Amino acid sequence: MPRTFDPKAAETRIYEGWERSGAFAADPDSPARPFTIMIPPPNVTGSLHMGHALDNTLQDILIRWRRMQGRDALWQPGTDHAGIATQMVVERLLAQEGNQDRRSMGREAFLKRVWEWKAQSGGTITRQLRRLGASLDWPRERFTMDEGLSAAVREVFVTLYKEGLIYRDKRLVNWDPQFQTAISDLEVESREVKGHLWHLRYPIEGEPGRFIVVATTRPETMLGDTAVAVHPEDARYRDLVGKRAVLPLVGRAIPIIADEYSDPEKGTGAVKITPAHDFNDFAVGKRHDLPMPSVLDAEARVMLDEIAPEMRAVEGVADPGFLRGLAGKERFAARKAIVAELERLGLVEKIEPHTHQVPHGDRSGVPIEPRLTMQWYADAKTLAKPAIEAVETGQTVFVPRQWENTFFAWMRDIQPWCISRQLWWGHQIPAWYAPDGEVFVERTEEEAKAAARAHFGRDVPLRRDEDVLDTWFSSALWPFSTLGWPQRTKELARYYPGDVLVTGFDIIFFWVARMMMMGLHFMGEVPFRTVCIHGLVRDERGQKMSKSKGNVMDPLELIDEYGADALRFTIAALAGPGRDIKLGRKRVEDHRAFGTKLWNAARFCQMNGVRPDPAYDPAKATTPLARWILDASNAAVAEANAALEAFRFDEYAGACYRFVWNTFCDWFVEFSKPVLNGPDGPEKEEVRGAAQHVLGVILRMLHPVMPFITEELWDRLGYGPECSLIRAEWPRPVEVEGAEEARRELDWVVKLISEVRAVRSEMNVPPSVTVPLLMQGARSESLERAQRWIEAIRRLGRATEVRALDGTPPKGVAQAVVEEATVMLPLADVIDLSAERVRLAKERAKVAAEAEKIAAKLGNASFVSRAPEEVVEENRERLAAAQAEMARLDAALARIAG
RNA sequence: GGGCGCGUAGCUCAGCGGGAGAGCGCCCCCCUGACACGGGGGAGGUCAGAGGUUCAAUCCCUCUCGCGCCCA
Repeated sequence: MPRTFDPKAAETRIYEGWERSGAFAADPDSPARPFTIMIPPPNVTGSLHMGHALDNTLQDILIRWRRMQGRDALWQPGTDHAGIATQMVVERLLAQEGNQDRRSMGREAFLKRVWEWKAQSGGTITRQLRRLGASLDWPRERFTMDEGLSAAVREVFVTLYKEGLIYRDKRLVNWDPQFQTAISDLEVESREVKGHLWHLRYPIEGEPGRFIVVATTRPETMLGDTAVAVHPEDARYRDLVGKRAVLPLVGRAIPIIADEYSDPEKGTGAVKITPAHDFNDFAVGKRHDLPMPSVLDAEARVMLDEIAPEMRAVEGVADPGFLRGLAGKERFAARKAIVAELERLGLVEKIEPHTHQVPHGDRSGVPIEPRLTMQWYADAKTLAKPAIEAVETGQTVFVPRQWENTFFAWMRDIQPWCISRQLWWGHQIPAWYAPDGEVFVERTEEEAKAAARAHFGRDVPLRRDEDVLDTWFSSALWPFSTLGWPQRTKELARYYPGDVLVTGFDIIFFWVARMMMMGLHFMGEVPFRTVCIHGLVRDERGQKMSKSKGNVMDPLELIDEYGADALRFTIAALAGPGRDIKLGRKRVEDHRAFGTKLWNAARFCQMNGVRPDPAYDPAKATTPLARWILDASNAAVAEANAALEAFRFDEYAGACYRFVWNTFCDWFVEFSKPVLNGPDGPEKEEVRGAAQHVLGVILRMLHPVMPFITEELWDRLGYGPECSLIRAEWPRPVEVEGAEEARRELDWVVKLISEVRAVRSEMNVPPSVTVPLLMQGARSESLERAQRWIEAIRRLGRATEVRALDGTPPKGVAQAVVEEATVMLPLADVIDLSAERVRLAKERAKVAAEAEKIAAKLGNASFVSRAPEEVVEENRERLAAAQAEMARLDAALARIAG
């Protein structure tokens, strides 16, 4: 075996071996209990980033662990069609190729082109997930635009429509002028923008020279103003309420109304109302029954159609000629022109710098334009109720628990969900319109025709709604649409509801909440029992990774450099509950060392004739060393199980790390050396037996987090056929006789060696100097132990022998206290006695401080009377031990007193 | 403004009512026949601050300060 594991040489071969053998496959016919995880489907346009690496590493750990425990594990793979993102990618491609754009090529040709793109480039992320080692059941891969999933979408849409839970409505939507589509509230992010507050004078009708001054951040929308609002209590404007103002530039008279929306503290206290271009104004408009003309088109350019009839010339206030010149002007250019014209007319009172929050499209990055359009909505309020209840009653539990608050906060205040998008790539809405506007929502065009015939008594030409559905609409069905719903497949019966959903907190609203709503509505049951929420991956300084900051780390590059196992182990080790992960290259490099450590421990075993032996029976172990390591491996597996059950990936990684490195390598391997190098016989056989057994446990225990290196070792060492570890049985505790006694013995040996090492090191004794260990005051049990472990003590403690000291100690000894005994190292020639005195005095001071603390506690009457008896007793014992140690240290000091 | 979370060794973090922990970094020693991606040893902390509850508080409660995130 080489000195280090070579991930490059092994990973692809092993992954392909697993995949080829069907090791990832769920088996719906198996008698085993299922365990289901639905992958959060990545965008088909996506490529693997650190967030994916985190999310999928955690899922893979869980799925591999449960699979080894014998569960029928399904990890459902797939991608979503990412409406806007994909359409954007393909449009950009068309532009690069110098092809005609989407509109001129037409819907059908464009969609054909998208599918071609998908066939060519859509598989990127699924290939990359393989590099990570993700054991997804690939033959079951689904895509939200697949025929089956599309049928599910149609079924859901039609059903909800007929139940009155989907409807059309004309209201303000978040309109993305770049993509020219509506988007949902969640796809809007507010960004701080430095702008201005313009104070504009609106002349009062019939009172020349009198104005009401409104303050606005968006002067260009004034063309659509239909009122000026003031607060009902605002004395400054009381006499103006009920009068009318002349809308500058347009010339239309608009009412001055009283509405509490107007904040007397803000701006001038008077606010212009543009119902078709602002959400708050829209509400005011509704309350006061105001007209709602739109003055910007789909591209956010000035549009005069809806105000044209009311444009009139007013001397010094409005000039229709100017307005006509604005038509078609982009919104920000229009703003400039309008402000300039108002200034020319002397209608700008002042301009203040003003910083405010402006909604932006999260994908396009341009300011959102609220726009009054007819869209499809889902009645989220109604759908949310059962979902809220399911979490309240614990049918679905969030880990960590506090995320439930986030979920509740959103769900209890949920708004109608705008589900239509003015895109081509996506599920086209199954709604057909008759010439008179009557709508027929059906699963197919034939059914729509039939419905229309039934309605009109004759055939009428139908036009299908051109819009598609929000991508999240189909993602919301993922937990059951991927299993074949609406067909009653055996997969559906078996794998729904899923066990765990693993995802980031940023996706609770977008996806978790919507899956809950749809799952409960259509399946009558929650889609998953546990939602495991993890944090974000940040750079090593805690900054969010972003292209513009240039601090993104590419998981594939890290895998190339350090191996997938190193990356995975790092992620797991750092994945504290719900906490963000600060990741740097160094972290990955450090954890690679752990893999190398394991590799070399295995190499040591192999070099020393340790071979897998299925016939080995741990219950028959007789030597303390074998019993001790078997017992410790039981404990390690128990820790791993407890950690994984609690989704504590960090603790799982920690348990593995400590057992492999600090127990198996640091001590077991070292203790085994004298035996393995010694004569053949039952003792050697037993050590070999225990070693092969425990190494087998280690490989299995570590496999979920480090699948490649463990599989490689499993195969090389002959624990099973190639690529069989993935399906090996998860370790179960073994019966170990005399474990308690073995633990006491080994703990003692470890302590003795550690003390001796510490003394030598602190006294700067060179390793070449070996001395006898003289035990003073040792019980015979200790002396016997020392003899049993003499080889290890010689080796690890640089000792020549261990013997009892009767009579007076030699001059010039270094001393250490190990329980009841004082260990003396005759080092007169080597050590500086005054340094040794300082060392011992320091040691004594430490123990004395400890003793003092405990004594104070025990001296407190109320402690003794009120604390639980076992706590008091424990403290008494600790005090006694500390005092005894102090006495021995005092004696040691006295012995070498100047 | 409302809500959530976080301030523990130089750094990253665990612990969350009864003895302050890990990894990395740092200092010293060592290429000892698994491993220098290694081995051995060591230094380093009024557990953000102030009150309170308790026999006992890093841990529970209140407030203050600092940092982050989400929602408006």
